[in-house]
Amino acid sequence: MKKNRKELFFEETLKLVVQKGFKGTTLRDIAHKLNFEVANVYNYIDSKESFLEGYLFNTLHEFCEYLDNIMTSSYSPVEKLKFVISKHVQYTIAQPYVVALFIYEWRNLKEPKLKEFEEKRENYIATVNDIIKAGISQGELREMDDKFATFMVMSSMRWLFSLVTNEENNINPIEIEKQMTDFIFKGIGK
Amino acid sequence: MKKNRKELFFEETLKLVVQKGFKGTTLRDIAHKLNFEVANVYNYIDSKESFLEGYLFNTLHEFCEYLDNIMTSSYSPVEKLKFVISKHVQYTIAQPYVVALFIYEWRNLKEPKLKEFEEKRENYIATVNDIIKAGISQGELREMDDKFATFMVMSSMRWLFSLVTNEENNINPIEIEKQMTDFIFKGIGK
DNA sequence: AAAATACATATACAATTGTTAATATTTACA
DNA sequence: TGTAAATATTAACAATTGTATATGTATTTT
Repeated sequence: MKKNRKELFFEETLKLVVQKGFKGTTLRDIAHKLNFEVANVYNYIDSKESFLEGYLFNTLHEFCEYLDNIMTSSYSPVEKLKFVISKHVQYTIAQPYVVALFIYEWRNLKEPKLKEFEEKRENYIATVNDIIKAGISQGELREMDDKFATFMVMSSMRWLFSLVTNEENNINPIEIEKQMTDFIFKGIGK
Repeated sequence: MKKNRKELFFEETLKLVVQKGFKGTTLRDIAHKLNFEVANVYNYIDSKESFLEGYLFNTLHEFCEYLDNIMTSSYSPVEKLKFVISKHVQYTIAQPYVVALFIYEWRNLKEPKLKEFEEKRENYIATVNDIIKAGISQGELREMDDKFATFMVMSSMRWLFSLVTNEENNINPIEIEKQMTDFIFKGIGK
């Protein structure tokens, strides 16, 4: 499969932006990395902002759609939660730089896109909260504050990208998913 | 206790930088928020960079010193880990915006400060890893990959600041610490 | 009251930023 | 081969950036 210039542009730019931050990456940085002149950047993107929007909303939509499918299934709360965790882990391992962008750079969106992003993400978390609340009330999860539990579950999964971007080691997605699930459900205690 | 202009400057600037990002906050933004002209900013700080350095290294040093004291104590691994968690929770609740700066903006440090920061932080994590490794080998913690366990424990604690900055509710530090400890040691399962 | 400190302003500058316009060259395909 | 599409260049722009200088006015301390 030949990798054309456009794919290369997006890959390299994504890495650069993750490394130096959105505001910290200039179009000239990007041009330099790809060995061409500044103006050429506009053969690939309409604006710096649109580059960010593209990745952020694609990712968000993919997660939301997947969660929708989980919610309209007949699985139990714990089973649903395991699907959510699986999705996060698998997506993060497949696209760690996109996730890094998602975590670190969403604040650079401009209105009204910023608000749209925040609302959709808030909606996603609220739905995960619904799963956890159901899990507690049905006795599948231990008694605890459901909002805090949701917050902790999301927090746990958020940083996984840095394990993938930093680690030279081979990553086994199946094993990472197992470890992640074990941690969230059983913790590290005995 | 009267709050002088300098304290006010640092408080407001910190909030602004956390909200808009370090690169996204201009000196003119800061001046505008404090109702004075740009040049006046230099009555409080030597440079934009030094503002960041100050907070970041103060925080890092405080955590490192505390961890040193834990390490030279005779507590068991699990007890040590509980002190680490307690420190993170208490500091985060007391200074959520400083923690947010710590998490989000360290990349804006310039060399050689950037490298110094990364090394010290890496060192901190390595020491926490030592605690967890000891905990596992002494049978206080369940059998698992110690590096991944460390990664997960740190990840869990990292985002707590956003709970404090976003929540209008009253935060009970004692209760949050209990919930955090329970999550890390027992997870959310039954 | 005088002196020192804290807090403010106006003005300027060189560098860097994202973006645009006009145009040239290479590559792929009918 | 010829034509369209992809990829490149050079040059310029208006705006914004962090920072510097020189100076003025309150406020506090002596």
